[in-house]
Amino acid sequence: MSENVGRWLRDEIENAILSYEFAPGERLDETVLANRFGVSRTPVREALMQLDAIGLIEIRPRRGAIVIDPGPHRIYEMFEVMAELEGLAGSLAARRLDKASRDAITATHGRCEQSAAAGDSDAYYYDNEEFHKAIYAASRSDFLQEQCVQLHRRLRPYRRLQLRVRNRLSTSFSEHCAIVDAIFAGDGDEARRLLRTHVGIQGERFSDLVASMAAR
Amino acid sequence: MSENVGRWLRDEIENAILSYEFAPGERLDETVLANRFGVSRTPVREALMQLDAIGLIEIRPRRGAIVIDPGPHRIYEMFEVMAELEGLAGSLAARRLDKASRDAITATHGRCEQSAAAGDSDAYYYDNEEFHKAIYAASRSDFLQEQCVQLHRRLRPYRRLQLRVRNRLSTSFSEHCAIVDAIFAGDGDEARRLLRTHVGIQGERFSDLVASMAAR
DNA sequence: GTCAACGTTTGTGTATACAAGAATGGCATT
DNA sequence: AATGCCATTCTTGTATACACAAACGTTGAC
Repeated sequence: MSENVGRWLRDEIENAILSYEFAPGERLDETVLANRFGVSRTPVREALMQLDAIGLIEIRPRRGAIVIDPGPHRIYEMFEVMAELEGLAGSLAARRLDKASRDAITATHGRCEQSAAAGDSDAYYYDNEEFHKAIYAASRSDFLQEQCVQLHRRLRPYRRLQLRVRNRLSTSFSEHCAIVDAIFAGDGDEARRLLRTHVGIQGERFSDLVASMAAR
Repeated sequence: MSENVGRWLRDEIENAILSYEFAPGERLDETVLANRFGVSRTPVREALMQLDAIGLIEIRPRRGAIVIDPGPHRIYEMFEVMAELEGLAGSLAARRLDKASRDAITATHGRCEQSAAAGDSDAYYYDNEEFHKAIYAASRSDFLQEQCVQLHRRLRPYRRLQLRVRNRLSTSFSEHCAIVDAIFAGDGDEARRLLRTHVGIQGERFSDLVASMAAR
């Protein structure tokens, strides 16, 4: 319970939303949440305010908070921006690579290889996230890194669905290999291009994604 | 006073921070703010929470809120990301341009021309912002547009300083012309490249910017 | 004289109470 | 029977009060 109740609640509710425990469109009642978590309404409101600022929920004056339903089109737009930011991170990483970052990328890349070989989709999902985060960090741009992590977090549930698609695991890993090669070779433009398409594939295969979502 | 006091306060304090009324590093006392705006502490706290989520201030548990000092390096990083996002917006605008967006770009571009010709730096500053926003809107990506507007807002004070630099006005406008040409020609790659450098110039001329900031 | 410890003060964190607005349901009227 | 208006109730928005933690100052001891 991270220091103060408000932030803890924010994370708690955020996770609940991202894991669809609170469905899009659902109304979040402050009193109900307060009872559920055993706190008063004040920290609940603070948490909701922050989630509103992040864009996960919408607070309509005097009418309560509802979980935002991004909708397929908006999700596509978010992937589009994510691809661009990751591309930038890759290009910077290639130019600025130092030993620590290189080691971090190698390590996470290795873990991805193992998960992919084992066909363990859940493990790969986690390792993949670490791999991408290693690239963000390697960009040596704190601000870019923060933006990437935040957007990555919001897109997390959709990425997860995406990985369930057949053959995506091995395809994803081979794309990782090419990305690592480009970054280690110091080829910023190539790293940018590869990462953009790697992330963008989520968009190209968008019909699969929509189908997976509808299936739930 | 937009509907509820919390949001009004958020905007109010945000403006105060962006206009340096509250200096970076300054501690924001909840009680003082509450008295100043004639409200209780509760909405003040809500406003501070939101500003923390946006990244303008930092709330350290039990130690209050301080205005974040981005520092030259971080500002540079923000311009770097801004350049990337604007580039994407330009490239999408070129591909997806419709009549309404085209008209909006033409209109704002025209106003920039007048301000630049008149040498009116303050007017150009405003018209320039509208011009860029017209491009964001033309991208037809709501999410990208929101991200751009938000980041633009945070960089606003630095852009303003930038425009004071000699000759920047006419240089900026001629770059605008090339950008408009590329977008209207449907050349997404060229629009992206031009916008990236247009915004990035703020970074290249970074020493000027730092000097201007130090001068305050 | 200096350092440490304890107490006071100031300010954040949480809870609760109160007020105002919106939604819903019932009753009356057409 | 249907529609419109009014009242009640529920929920949000704001204020205030209380509790706890941290920082600073003062005092005492070494």
